[in-house]
Amino acid sequence: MTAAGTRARVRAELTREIADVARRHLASDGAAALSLRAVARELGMASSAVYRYFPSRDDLLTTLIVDAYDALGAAAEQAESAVARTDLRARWRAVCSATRTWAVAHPHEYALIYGSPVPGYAAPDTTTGPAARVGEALSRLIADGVAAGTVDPAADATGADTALAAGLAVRVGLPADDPGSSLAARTVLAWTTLFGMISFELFGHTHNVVADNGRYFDDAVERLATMVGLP
Amino acid sequence: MTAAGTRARVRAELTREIADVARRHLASDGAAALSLRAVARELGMASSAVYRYFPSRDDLLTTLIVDAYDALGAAAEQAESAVARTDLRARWRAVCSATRTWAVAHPHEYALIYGSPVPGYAAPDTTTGPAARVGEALSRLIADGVAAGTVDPAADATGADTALAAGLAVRVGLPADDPGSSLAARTVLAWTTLFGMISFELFGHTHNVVADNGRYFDDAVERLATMVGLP
DNA sequence: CAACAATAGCGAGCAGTGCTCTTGGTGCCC
DNA sequence: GGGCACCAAGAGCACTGCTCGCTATTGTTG
Repeated sequence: MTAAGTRARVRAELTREIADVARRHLASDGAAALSLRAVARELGMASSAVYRYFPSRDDLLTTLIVDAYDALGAAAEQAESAVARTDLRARWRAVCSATRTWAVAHPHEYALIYGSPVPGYAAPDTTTGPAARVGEALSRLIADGVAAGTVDPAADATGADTALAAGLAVRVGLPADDPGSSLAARTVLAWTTLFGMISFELFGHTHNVVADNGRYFDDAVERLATMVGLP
Repeated sequence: MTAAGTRARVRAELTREIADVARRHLASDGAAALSLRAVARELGMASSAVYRYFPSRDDLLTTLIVDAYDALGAAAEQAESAVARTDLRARWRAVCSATRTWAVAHPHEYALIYGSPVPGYAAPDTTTGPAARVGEALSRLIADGVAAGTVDPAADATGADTALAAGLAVRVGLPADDPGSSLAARTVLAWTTLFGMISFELFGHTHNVVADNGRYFDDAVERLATMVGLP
């Protein structure tokens, strides 16, 4: 007997293969056009056989969603790790730019995770972790700034942090003791704006509004960095 | 003969009726679940008969898209007109809040216009006008501030406006003569953030992040107002 | 090593979709 | 009133997700 069971191994292999083909279809045609039968056809198997591996089309999509979140998170983290850890603004830029670059390169995967959610679809817990990676990268870098004393956690004290989820600040390493703080809220807002810009660009809302999306984006990223208090 | 032809009148009537039923289906089940056949069934007609009024499902959706943009725009404009014209910040708040309120009340319609676009779908020109209404309301109010001398068009001169579409500033009434200006770019950014926040809220991305979406939103709206230079 | 049972794959089939085409009727305009 | 444009209907095509019963393989265990 091969360790962990031979059967389980080939099963995992085929599961991965199905997901790979599905991801290719998603990338070229979009989530709405992703057909289980088409995937099965390409793999040379009956459509009913696929259901041994994914109970439903939604389950297949969930896998692709998790993969997309992970790919995006990895791209952002890798870009960030390539710049000096002490240069906060450079890290900020790296994360933001890498996010946009990944999104532009994978528009359908991006739309899958940041576009309209599927009607009857509730994101399972497996997606929440990967989904948080970019936001956490952003928070971490600001937390580093606070620790180093270059980011003032008491600036712009509107008390907006109290509107955030309990324990969020602690979870991402931001100071949570000052009830007047707005640092976490400003971070969340910057994170929101980051994806808002990318969504608007990819979904066509900047048509006839922004001519040079890259330059507009870079300018905004600097502005956001300033808003969260980066030196 | 009744003016404009009796036939044309009942045709227009039935066209509107189909759209109404479709809008109800959209509102309750989402765009993905909108079925031409189901609409036809509810109207007691054969599915093929609907094609006399809408050449395809996409055309029906386009109508709903235009209607949604118009409904949102009307809601924003009406809210704005209810406050004093000279109180720019109040007008800003009114437009932003009304936009969010409408979106929360019509999540599926909102998702239709600000979610992931349909794969093979290109927005026809008829949508661009209605789509611009909220953005134009925002710009108009800032332009009023510039005209009144309460908004400084030369603040934060990063020159970001040059990345925008040619003629945009003129189109929305913002000053366009200063090449160093970033006023239009900041306005576009605020507009982007507004919809980014609403999308994140409606699409579930603020789960475990923001506890009180309304308060968080209101705080952000003030911050955006300040960013665009409103007194 | 052989019998067993778990499992993979298949094909037919159901209910639904968008869309087309033909066929027959009905209301409108000259 | 006659002719004609328009309109509704129904059948049908190609596709979808998903289920079910069957067969055959194949890893595992007595």
